[in-house]
Order: sequence, then C-alpha cells, then structure tokens
Amino acid sequence: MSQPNYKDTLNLPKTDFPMKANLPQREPQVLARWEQDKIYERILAARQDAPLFVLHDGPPFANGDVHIGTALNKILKDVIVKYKTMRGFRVPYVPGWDCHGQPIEYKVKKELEKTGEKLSQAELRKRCRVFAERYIDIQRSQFKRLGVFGDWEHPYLTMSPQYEAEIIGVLAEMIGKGFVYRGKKPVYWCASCRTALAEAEVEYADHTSPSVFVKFPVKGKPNEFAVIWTTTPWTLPANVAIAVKSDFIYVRAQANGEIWLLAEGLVEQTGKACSVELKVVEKLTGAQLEGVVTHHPFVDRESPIVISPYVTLEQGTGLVHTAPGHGAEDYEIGRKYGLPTLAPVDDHGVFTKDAGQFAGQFVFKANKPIVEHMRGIGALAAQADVKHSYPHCWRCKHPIIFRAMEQWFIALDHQQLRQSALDEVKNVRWIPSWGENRIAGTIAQRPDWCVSRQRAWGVPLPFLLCRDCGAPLLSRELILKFREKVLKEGVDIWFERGVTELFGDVKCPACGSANLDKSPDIVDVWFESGVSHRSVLRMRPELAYPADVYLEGSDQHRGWFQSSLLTAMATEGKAPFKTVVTHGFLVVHVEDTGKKQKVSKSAGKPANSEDYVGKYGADVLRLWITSEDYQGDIPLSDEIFDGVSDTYRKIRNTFRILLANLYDFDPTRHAVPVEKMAEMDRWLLSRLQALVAELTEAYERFEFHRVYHLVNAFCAVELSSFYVDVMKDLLYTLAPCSPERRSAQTAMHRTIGALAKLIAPVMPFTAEEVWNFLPGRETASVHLAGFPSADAGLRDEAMEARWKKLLEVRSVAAAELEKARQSGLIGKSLEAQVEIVPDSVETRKLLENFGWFLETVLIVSSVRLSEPAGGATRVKVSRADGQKCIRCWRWTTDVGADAAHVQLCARCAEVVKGFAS
RNA sequence: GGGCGCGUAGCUCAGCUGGUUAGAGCAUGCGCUUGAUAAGCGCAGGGUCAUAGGUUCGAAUCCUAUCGCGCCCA
Repeated sequence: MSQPNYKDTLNLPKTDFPMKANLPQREPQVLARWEQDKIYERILAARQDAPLFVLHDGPPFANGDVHIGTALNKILKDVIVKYKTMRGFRVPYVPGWDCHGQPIEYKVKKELEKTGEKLSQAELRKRCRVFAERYIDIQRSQFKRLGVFGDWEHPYLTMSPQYEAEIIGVLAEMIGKGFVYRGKKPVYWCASCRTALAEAEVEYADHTSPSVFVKFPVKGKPNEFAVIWTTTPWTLPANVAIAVKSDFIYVRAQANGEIWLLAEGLVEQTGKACSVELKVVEKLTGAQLEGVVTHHPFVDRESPIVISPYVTLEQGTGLVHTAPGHGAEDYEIGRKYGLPTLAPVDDHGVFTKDAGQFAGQFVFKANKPIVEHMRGIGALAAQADVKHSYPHCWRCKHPIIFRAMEQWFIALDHQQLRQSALDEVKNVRWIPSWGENRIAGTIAQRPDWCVSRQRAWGVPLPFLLCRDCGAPLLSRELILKFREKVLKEGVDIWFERGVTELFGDVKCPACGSANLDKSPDIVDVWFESGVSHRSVLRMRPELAYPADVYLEGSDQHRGWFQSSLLTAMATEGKAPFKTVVTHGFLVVHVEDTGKKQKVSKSAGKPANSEDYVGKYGADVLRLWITSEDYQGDIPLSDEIFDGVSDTYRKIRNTFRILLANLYDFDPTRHAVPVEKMAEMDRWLLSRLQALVAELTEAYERFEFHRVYHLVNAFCAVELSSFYVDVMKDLLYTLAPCSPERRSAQTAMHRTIGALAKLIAPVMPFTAEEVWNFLPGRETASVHLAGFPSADAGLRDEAMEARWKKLLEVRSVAAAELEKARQSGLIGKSLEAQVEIVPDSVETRKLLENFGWFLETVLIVSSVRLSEPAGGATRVKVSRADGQKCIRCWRWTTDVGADAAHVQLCARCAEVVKGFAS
C-alpha cells in the first residue's frame, strides 16, 4: 500500500498575487487601465452630488523634469485628494503650471546664445511658450506616473488666454481701488545691452575699481568729518545719507588737525590707508550718531547719518555711503528714512543733467573726474585701486550697474490691506501651527509690493505712458476693455499691435497729448500665480472659492500663500484658503560627516522623481514620502529608501498571505456572521476597528507618517507575527469548510478588504492590485470604494484587554521556548509542551477560559495550567509527549488512534476521512 | 547678520498638559523553520533624549545660551 500523500489534504495558501512587486514594470500597466477606464472621471461622476472639497494646486514651474521635491508636494496633495474622495467628498483636482517668468526666458535665451539668433520680443515670447508647453507635457506624464489623479487634460496654465485675462482683470480691479502707484526702485542694469537683468543673469567676476575714502563735513562742527569708503565713486552724486550700525562703537579721532568720525575697529586700517596718525579722543555708539547731519562733499545737499543693520566692519570705515538709487540695501534704508531715490543715469549708463558737472559722462569713465574733483576740493582722504568681485552681465560680460527705475507698486497700507490680511491670517488654519506666526511676520514687515519686471516673458502691465509729459494712463475701464480682447486672443496682442489698435483714440490725462506709449514692463509672476483664486477657483465651474486646502513648501509663506492672500484680500476681502498645509524641504545625509544638507547642494545624487520611480516604483516613492514627518526637514538617502522598500515588502507579503488563504473563500457563501466567529477572529476585527479609527484621525490631521507607522505595525505585529502565525495550523489542517477555518477566512477577508482601502491613498497601485485579487470586491476599483469607518459594534475593548494579557503570557513563553531552542531541547515550538505557572488565580482563570486554544496561540503541542506559585507568571518548557502527526506536525498522544491513518493524530484522521467520503 | 522652524537608538517615528528602570517598527547579531521560502517566527544587543547652564522634590518634556541643519530675508 502506497503512503497516502497527506499534503494534498492540506489547505495550503495559494495565490497568483506575486511576492515580488516589480513596481517599475507593473505600475504602468495599472496606469494604462486607469487611463482606459477614465478612472478620474468615473470617481467624480460617482460623487456628483457629494459635498465639495477643493484642494487648490499651487503651480510648479514648467522648466524641467519633475524634481523629487516637486513629486513630494504632488504626492502629499494626491494623498489628501484620494482620502477625501474615499470619505465621500467630490474632490476635483485641477493641476496647474506656472508658465511665465525669468527662468524660462533665461533658458530660452541661453539656447539662442548658442545659435546666435536675434529675436524680437514677440518672437522670443513664442519660443518661451513652446518651451513651457514642452515641459508641461513632460511633467504631466511624470506626475501621472506617480499615480496622481486629476484633470490632466484640462490643467490651468498661467499663459492661457483665460488665465491671462483674469490677471489683467484683477489688476484693473486693484487699480480701480487705488492700490497701484508708481515709484522708483533699483534694478540690475546692463548699460551695454541696455536691459534690466535678473539675479540669475548676473555673473560675478574680478574687476578693478577705484577705492576711495571720502570726508563728509559734519554740519555745525567745523573741522569734523564723517569718513566713508566706497569702490563706486560714480554713485556719490546720488548719495543722500551715511549709514552706521547702532550697536557698533564709533570714535572721534584726531587726524592731522582734523576730527574724523569712524568705527573703532577700523581705526588702524583706515589710518594706514589714508597715511595719517589717528588718535582716538572720544568713543560713542552708532545709535548716538543717528541724526548727525553731514554735508555732501561736492553737491549742495545734506547727508544725514542713519541707522542700518547692513553695516559691517569688514572693510571701509564703518560709515557707509548710502545711495538708495544705486543699491538694494541703500534703497531699503532710504525708504525707512523717507530719503529720495536718486539715479541720475540714463539707459546708456550716462549721467543725466541731474548729475550736474558730470552730466554726459559714462558712469565708469566718470569715476576718475569725480575722484579728481574731490581731491581738488580736499574731500578725498585716500585713493587706491582694488581688485574685487563685481557683477557682470551674463551676455556681454561687461560690468553692470545698479540703477533705480520707474516701477509699479501695490500699496500695502492702502485701504488697510496689510492689516486686513493680518486679521484674516487668524481665521485660517495653519498646519503646522507656527505657519501663522511666520506669514504674519512676513506680511507685517514686507515693503510695498513691486509688481513690475523689465522682462519679455510674461503678462504686460497694460498701462500707457505719455511720451510728452511722462504721465501714466491708469484706467480701470480701458484695462477691462483690453481684458476682453485678451480673453479672446491672448495677451500677445499687446506686443503685436499698436496703441490705437488696442485702445482706440486715447489721450494723456495730464497734457492731452495723443503720443502714448505702451509700458514696457511685465507683471511679477508672483502676482500671476497669486490670482489663481480668481482665474481658477472662481472661473472653473467645478471648483469654489475659497479652497479648503492649499499645500506647498514652507517657502511659500513668503511666496504664493502671501501673494494669494494679498490679492484676495484686495479683491474678495477674504482669504482664498481655509487651511494651509506646509511641508519642509528635502535634505540628504552626507556620509562622512553624518550631517544633513539640502538636496540641491548634493552633487551627484539623483534629484528627479523619475530616478526613483524607475528604481523603486511610485508606490515605494509614495510610501517613503508618507513615512516622513514632512513638517520639518525631510531626509533622503539610499539607506532610508532601502528601509522603506523593506517595509513595502513586509506589507505586501502580509497582504499576500491573507489573499493566499482566501483562494477558496466566497464571502457571499462562506462568510460567518460575527456572533458565530471564533474569539481570535473577533479580536482581529476589533483591532482592525481601532486601526481604522486611528488612521482616520491621522489622515484628517494630515499626519501621514502616522498612517505609515500604524499600517506597518499592524501588518508586522498584529497580523504577521501573531494572527497569521497562530492561525496557520487551523487554516491549513482543518477541513476546508470547517467553521473555524471559515470564521478565520471571514476575518481575514474583511481585514484585507479594509486594508486595501486604508492604504489606497498612499499606495494606489498596490491597493488596486490587492483589490483585483479580493474575492467579492464591491467596486471595480479600490479608488471607487468608500473609506472604511470604524464599526463600534466590532470593537470589544474588554476582550482586547484579555488578549493583551494573553499576549503577555505568550511573550514569556516565547522567551522560554527560545531558551529551550538554544539549548537544543527543541527546534520548532510544536516540539514543545508547556506548563504555565500563573501569577494569580485571576490570570489562571483568564487563561483557562481560552481552553484548547491556548496551545494554538502559543504554537506548542500542549499546555498545562498550574496553580499560582507566587511571583510573576512563569512558563516551563519540556519536550512534547506522544508522537508527531505527519500531517499537522503537532505532537499528540493520539497519533495512530485511527488504524486507517497510523501516522495521523485523531484530529487529522477525522479531517482526512472527510476528504475520502 | 535677522525672522521662523527642526535636532529622541544605525534608520523612520512614539513619548499628551514635567512624575516609576525612555518605547515601536525596521536594520544588526544569534538561532529556529522550510506547508508565506529571494518568505515566516523567536530572542538579544543598541540611546549621558544635540551641548551647557537654570527652574523644580523631580525634565527628553519648561526657561536661557551655544552648536548643527533647513526655509525666508539681508
């Protein structure tokens, strides 16, 4: 008689759900199906009458591949969108792109550099548009690859006519309300290219400049001089003040019969430079100098001493020549003290008539005559040449100048705009909470908003300027008329058509002249993206104002959050967002130092999302993002990614074993009602409810890293190492239809079904994959399903407490079994029998109630319960009695009781007989 | 330099309003298993809670300073 193959009578797990995820290959297939099924549209259609939840997308810049940091932002948004959707909201997600702006213009110009092409502004703009379009396509596919759901075919673009029209509309409204005014502010200017330069277009290189020490006579103190130092003598005609730092120590020093004013720490240096012996006669603080008035050495003008935080003691005299028309810091100080912003220099870098005797000279050439003039009148204390790092034009390589130009501003304190924004900040929910403090601080301190830029790629400020008298024509009505045209034809018409064509017959309101020019400036891109609440929230019928959530990096407290809030307060009188969530920035670990460094500084590290998607898959990338507390710095390293991959595998395998045990389970036919379920199965469902409740709270609070840890812990602890490990014996060896097995399957089925939904916002691909293997799934896609809600009826905390106690005993047993294993007494725990000496009669009673299940839970062959013997609960391990059943591997004394199956225990013999019949 | 944050085991995170020997998962080491097997299970080691002061009977938890890192501004 041949040996019966008892293994065939076991219900071993069976599934096609692969252990190896192979996400980089598998995910695109899932994606293709979503696309084919129009999953996003179906989700929204199913929620047609549901309450609306709006997460408004802050537009990334369309000028490169999707950076890992951009992916982080998009994924966090998508987690929220998916979660809220599953919670029953209608959550349209309209992605957007920032299309205008200097970085694109810069890259396009760089390309033109190579080909040597010369383009008109209109042609350049077309190139920029093509460039932006190209990257929108690239980024769109990269975002989709991350599993982000949204209306990808109808994104909002800041360069679309509809969007551009609203930029102009908001501008018109703000002009109508009197927020816009004209003023002067310095910009980088290349006199040879005759163009303003952006920060990125400035290159620093060595340059030789005259270094001069200049004496400013102190008013009312004959023979006393404030001594300043500068390397740009040509800016002296625009000098209006001398800056000191309030807490520095300054001195009055004897110098060849004169009294010089300078910083104590620079006395020696200055004395040497000017070849004079300086003898300190008095010390005083910078604060004490404030208000001292000097006289300009060669212009009939006063130059008061003012306080500036920007003064340093690195070079010079500690008294800083201040010309608000020729320096950013100087400008700030000038504003604070109400000083005039002078810049008597024209587009060619030539002094205008306002520069008096130096008019007509090119500024760099004028250095010499200015110095000589000062020497002649005795104002020069010293002169030398210095070689130093100086800004140059990126294109023509000539040294550039800083020059104040007419700019357009939004008045922050007009109609209490600043104050109303500050008040409104309090009505917004900031996550993390310190965001409120931060944005309030920046709003309170910021200067008026300069909204004009001297660039090509953007939306024009549709203002007209009188060629004859210089007056601006700022008309809300005219601009609104222009807006209508833009809506139909796009904003390029501004550059392609003449004034009359655009506005008809218009005249200068000041002098009546008909010679009007279009303003050459474009609007700040922050203004563009800042009005998305109008162009997108207000204009898109599927959205609403205000949005429920804005979510961006914490740098946007000064950027988009603020530009959005300010424009909204000016036009709507209400914040465009109810909640603002911010995340920190990526940092990488530097191996040798163990320190952290921002990603952009880490040469060589992959920084595009594609690099990670290709290597790990989108779900691992998403899981990684979820694992981090994004409120602070977000660390990134191979070690971290490998760790997250391990966690992913652990979770995936847990899902797999659950699915594998459901291969013969049909919930409609086999599900066991809760009241008939075994206690361990009810325990699992009870724990599951706790998990659901905790996860719901974590999602609601946007604390996704808790989701990660909770799910991970549930899979590793509750499921893998306890529930599944314990239940394997019953699942595999009992009859397929036994009530115990069906009960366990019911619990596992519910659990895996819930888990797929619970992790769907985080791991949309894997959740969908699991869903496809789930018997009796209620929807075609997991993303069409509802988020589980904790069922209080399934929660039994008293029972959980009993099981907690049991688990404590189990861990004592595990330690003892380990000792037995180490000593060679047993191998697997089924080779052991165990005696439990409880710590109390209560414990004994509690354990006793578990009955035969005790040995199953401990995964041993038998358990004997003794009476308490004092002290903590102890467990004694010995070799199991009886014989090993070759089918279930338990050691029992009834092996062979059934003559037909001499190698089986009684329980298995019974099961096997059932198969035969 | 200024404003706003962050700093707990190798890694990612818990640790509530200050109160017994600071926890979890992962990783590591040592075993077991071979009926989740490029899997699963057990046990063990590992932290002067960035540093230094202070408040308190008592501090990872409150205060101050310093250092390191990030964002914004300059």
